[in-house]
Amino acid sequence: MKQDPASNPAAGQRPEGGARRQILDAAAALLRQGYDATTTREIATRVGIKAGSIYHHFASKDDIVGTVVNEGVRVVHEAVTAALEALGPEAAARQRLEAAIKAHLRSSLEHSDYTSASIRAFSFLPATVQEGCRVERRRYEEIWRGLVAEAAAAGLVAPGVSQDSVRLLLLGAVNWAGEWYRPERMSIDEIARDFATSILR
Amino acid sequence: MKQDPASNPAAGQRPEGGARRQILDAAAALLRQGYDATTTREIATRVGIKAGSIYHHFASKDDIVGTVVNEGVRVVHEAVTAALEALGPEAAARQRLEAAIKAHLRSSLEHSDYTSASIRAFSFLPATVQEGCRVERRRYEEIWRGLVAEAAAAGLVAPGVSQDSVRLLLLGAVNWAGEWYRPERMSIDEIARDFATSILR
DNA sequence: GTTGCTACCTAACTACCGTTAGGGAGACAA
DNA sequence: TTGTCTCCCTAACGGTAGTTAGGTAGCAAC
Repeated sequence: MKQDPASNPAAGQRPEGGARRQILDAAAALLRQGYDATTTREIATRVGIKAGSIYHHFASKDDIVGTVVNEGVRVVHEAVTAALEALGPEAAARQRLEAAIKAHLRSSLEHSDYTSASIRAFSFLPATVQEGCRVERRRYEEIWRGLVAEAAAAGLVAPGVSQDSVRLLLLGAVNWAGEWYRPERMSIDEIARDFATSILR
Repeated sequence: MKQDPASNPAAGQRPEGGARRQILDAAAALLRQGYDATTTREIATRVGIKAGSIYHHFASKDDIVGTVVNEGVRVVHEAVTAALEALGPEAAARQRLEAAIKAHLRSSLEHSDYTSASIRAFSFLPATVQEGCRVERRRYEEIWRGLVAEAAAAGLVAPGVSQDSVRLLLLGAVNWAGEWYRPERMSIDEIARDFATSILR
């Protein structure tokens, strides 16, 4: 039986765009509230199927979670890369860093449950899942290493401060933003501008 | 029966300093890995008692967790306050901010499982537990509000940048430090100096 | 019209969670 | 000796987790 929508009013209608995608979407939204809050039964409910049916699309919960987290990194990576390319190759280091901050914040705070889940939940994930996205995360980190190096070369970094410190200061601040950000208090553009201005001189 | 230590070799010996304190210590250590990783049974095992016995000392798991989180904030609050008082009242804003960063980092990364648990796990806690320590957290936040205001008054903050942005940038960076800090890579003193130098001019 | 595939459901399994009722051993007081 | 208090244990309760075996409806191919 293909399931009568009317018999499942709470869950809404059938999966329209791939059940696999719907499962990932639901998992990403749940994962923002933690790994254990992300139950297979709640994912299934939100998609409009039963818990057991998930295993037709994924091998395990950790398979889903790993996919979500990896996609979260990929999304923010692409957002930052696109923002930098939009600036053109002759943009100043100052503008490039601010654009990267803005793109990162937008991805994590506005656009993508995948990215915010990836940032918030990562360190509480099972070690096996963490291992599965170390590569992607390392790759993304390289962008920031490059941006800070550019800024340092342009003399925008305080003298005597290591580039590692600057990168970790900046990434820590933007990754923590999910803990306090409220759209009505300060816009993402303002935050990005203030953060960049504070760190560069 | 007062429990024969030899019959429980894995758990080690009896609670020496108050069972209540031992329960809180175990819970704090576990809470660093998340709220759901903090099971009453694992707490009991580490203390060397059985799960049911916990309820002789605490009303519920959330009672324990709430106590741990509150104590975590209290510990870092006292550490920062003590560091500032040790500097004396005539210290420059620059030194005061760096000392506060150092004390916060030491508390969270070296001294106190309570503080690191409080920082890492807070946003994944049940709402009722969160409510129970909003006051203490707000009180601690005030210290940083004051330090940033001092720095701004001394002209150490970049022009055009709101004090809120500076505080959130800084607190985000130090709170996120638990995610990457490895004692062999960079000392806490170095981190504190670099963070303060980066943000102040 | 049989076969086979996809997508889903039902109904369970084991494991573990927070919590509780009730009991027992030791210490101390009367 | 008796009673009471503290601290802990045993044994379970109900609930929920991830997962799985087996079944079924629809559909397309041959």
